[in-house]
Amino acid sequence: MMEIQILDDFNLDRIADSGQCFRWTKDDSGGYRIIHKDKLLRIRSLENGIFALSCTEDEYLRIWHDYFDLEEDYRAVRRRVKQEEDPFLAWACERGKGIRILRQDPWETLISFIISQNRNIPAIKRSVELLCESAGQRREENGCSYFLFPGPEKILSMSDEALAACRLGYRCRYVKAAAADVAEGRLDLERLRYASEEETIEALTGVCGVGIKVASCVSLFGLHHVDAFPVDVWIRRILENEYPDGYPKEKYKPYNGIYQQYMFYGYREKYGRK
DNA sequence: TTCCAGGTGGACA
DNA sequence: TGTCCACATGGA
Repeated sequence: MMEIQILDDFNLDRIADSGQCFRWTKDDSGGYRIIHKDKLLRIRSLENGIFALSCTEDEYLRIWHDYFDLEEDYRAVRRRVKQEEDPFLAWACERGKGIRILRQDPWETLISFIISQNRNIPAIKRSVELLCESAGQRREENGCSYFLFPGPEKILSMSDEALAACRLGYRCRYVKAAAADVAEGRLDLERLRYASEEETIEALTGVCGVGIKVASCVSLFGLHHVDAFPVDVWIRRILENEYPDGYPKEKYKPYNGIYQQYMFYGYREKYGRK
């Protein structure tokens, strides 16, 4: 166990509820259990921006500091939005204050967002967890077991029945297609970290079952291209209702993805799920 | 029970 | 190029 103080925006509940991560589980203490690559972290908010983490300082510095994107100044990103110029976005920033764009594993993000299409968030979490339990490596920690996210070869080796049992529905063949493209080298996710947005979207939409929306989510949440701007049903509503004359994307470069996340969270909080 | 969900591929005009 | 529809499942 260690404690750290985080002075910038950082709200666990809001990140967990922001629709970018599907393997955060709330525990009895009000904290979260997070699985990222081959690590499990328990994290809990104390007071005055202090957080308790179940890892060593070394692991925190090597893994979690980066995962939580703690080098980025999210307050400064929020402050670029002026209430008088864009009252809706200013409202959304305030509402979603504390959200950060996690630096998640691109492969896991790709499969998770393929699974996400045309489903609500609880159903996505359920399928992702079933997939991990079915095909992921089992780990033990303090008598508590958890499963890693399965790699492309492992998913490729799963039977159709086993995949279907993860309740993927018609997305089974998309998940297999993505696994094949990565395993056989047609899609190099690591290379895309440094690719242009145009090239990234083109490469990702080359996978059967990946359209512009899923590709944008992978770009934003898996490759950390923070200007990527996924448009789902919620963002479409926002653009129609709040920006009938057009959304000023140019103005908000290079942080469109972060603002998109504030808007998604705020609108969904206000008009969606109870 | 009904509607809808962090959509996409494919058919058709 | 644009529009329409099926798709599989479960949460609310």
